[in-house]
Amino acid sequence: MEDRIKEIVQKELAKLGAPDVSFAVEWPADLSHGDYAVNAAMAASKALGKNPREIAEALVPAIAEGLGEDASSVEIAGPGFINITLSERAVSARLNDAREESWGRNLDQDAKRVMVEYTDPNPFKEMHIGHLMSNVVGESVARLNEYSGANVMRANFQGDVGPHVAKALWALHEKGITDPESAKEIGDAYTHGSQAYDNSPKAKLEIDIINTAIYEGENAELMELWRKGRDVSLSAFEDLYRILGTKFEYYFFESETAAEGTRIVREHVGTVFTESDGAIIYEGEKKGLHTLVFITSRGTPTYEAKDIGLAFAKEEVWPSDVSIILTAAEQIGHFKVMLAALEDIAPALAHKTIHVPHGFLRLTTGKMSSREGNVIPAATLIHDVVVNTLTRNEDPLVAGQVALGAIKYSILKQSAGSDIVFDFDKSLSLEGDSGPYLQYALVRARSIVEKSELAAGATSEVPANPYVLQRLITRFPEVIRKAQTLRAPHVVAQYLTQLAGEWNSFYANERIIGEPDEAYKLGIANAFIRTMENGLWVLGIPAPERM
RNA sequence: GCCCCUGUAGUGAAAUGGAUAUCACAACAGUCUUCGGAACUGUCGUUCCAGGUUCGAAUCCUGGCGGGGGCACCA
Repeated sequence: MEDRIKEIVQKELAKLGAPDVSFAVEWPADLSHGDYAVNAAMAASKALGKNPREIAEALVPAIAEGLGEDASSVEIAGPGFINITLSERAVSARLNDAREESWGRNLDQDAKRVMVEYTDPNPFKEMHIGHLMSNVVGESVARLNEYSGANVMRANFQGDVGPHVAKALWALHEKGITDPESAKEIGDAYTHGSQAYDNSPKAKLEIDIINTAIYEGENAELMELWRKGRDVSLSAFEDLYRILGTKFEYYFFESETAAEGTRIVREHVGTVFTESDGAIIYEGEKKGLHTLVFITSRGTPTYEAKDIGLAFAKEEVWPSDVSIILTAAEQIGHFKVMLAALEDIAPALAHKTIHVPHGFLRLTTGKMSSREGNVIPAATLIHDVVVNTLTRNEDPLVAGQVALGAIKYSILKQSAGSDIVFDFDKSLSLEGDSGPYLQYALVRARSIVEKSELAAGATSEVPANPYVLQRLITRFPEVIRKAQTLRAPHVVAQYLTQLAGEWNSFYANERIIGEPDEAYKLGIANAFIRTMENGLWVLGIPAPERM
């Protein structure tokens, strides 16, 4: 439809003597302005030396004629917009597609191989709500890619070696714990070790030694504790992934990429990297960036070297066309330098890697830091919200779905780049602009459809003009496309909220069952259900049967 | 000091350079002979400051003020 309008206007502008003017066919924010708006008259005003409304008047008849019965009105508005409203016939025709399960999907990235890395929690620390943010955004970005036909693999990169591990192990050893039992016990040990590292020179020395020893892996007793602690952490993570609805195909560990990363970096000393004070560094200044250490003077690889190793490891297990990495925005600088270095080593690898930063969840009480021990563990948050939703749902399964919907929506409703200030009491509303609002609208619509006793294939009265709800539903495929290209799940979340609101109004104002137009309205309800189901799937929000 | 991000009703957010800047929460006032009230309808209230570009600026440019992040051996 957009292309059709564009073609007609283009042709008409050429006749008027302005063939090169670029203009847009856009959606008016307000549906009362119509389904499409064309700004060609304003855009051509200068070239033609006429005022916009005059040009618009010349364009309107051609558009009206070209669209024929598909348009119910073509009008000039405001400074010179041409507003086009579709007819019932055109809207219903487009809504037919919503009967298909594939409604909203496209093939923009057909068969492309896309690896998405996200969540990235670190064993020996508890998974906190920051990782939750990465997981929720990452899962949705993965699904958006799947919705455009891509072949998607989910990857998770976890830091099972490094100073944080040494700190945790040091503290466990200090407390005489040889068989850690829970992720919390280990997380607490990390916090304790971390504080000791900052406050006690003796502890610092011991932890540094442990850190190096872990990389070497020759101290049997130490490695035994390392293995046990790692297993406990990882299995706690798996419990959370199950709850969150994420399934990773590939797990990468720093203990695996460290050696390869170190080897690659050392191989390129003198060409890409340089030595300085015993450390191996990349001088980012040559590309307008800053210098970072890749291998420390003690010989241990930093995060940057491990990430170089990771890029190669990914390529080895599953060569991709695009490699997306989601992390908190604070890592933007590190990725720039790491990718600059990688570009010097393996340009193709660097060029297909896209770093997608997301903001972090901040507490009203200040920045969260597991070093300080003032974090909210992901498990605690989920638990607390479930307790809250249980007051309204007897069925624990439903309570879980609603709780997850509330949490995920609160993260996905805003653009992923900026921080979310997390107020424990306010952020997880179950009403209004919230996950449960979407779920509830869906549940009610399903309930109506179930209740209807109309025979399949029944027909009924057709209104002269389509409902706003129908017109909104037809936008779904374009909304998905926009979200895909921007890698922005919030576009979908915002749309679904508008859609649910429109459904709720429809539901409140229009009786459905037993009316002469029952079949027609049930068609709308079904289109709404399909759209909401598919939209929620893209967000990774569960769709309860009842609530 | 240098680099990056950011500033929108009381609060949290949205807005490919477009129309009267949306949405939710809060506050206030309403709706029900309920196809499920986690709902619906209405009222109130917003673009940090100063210039500039443009037919048109929350959006782009310059300067200022405020907030956040990063800047060699953490991840």
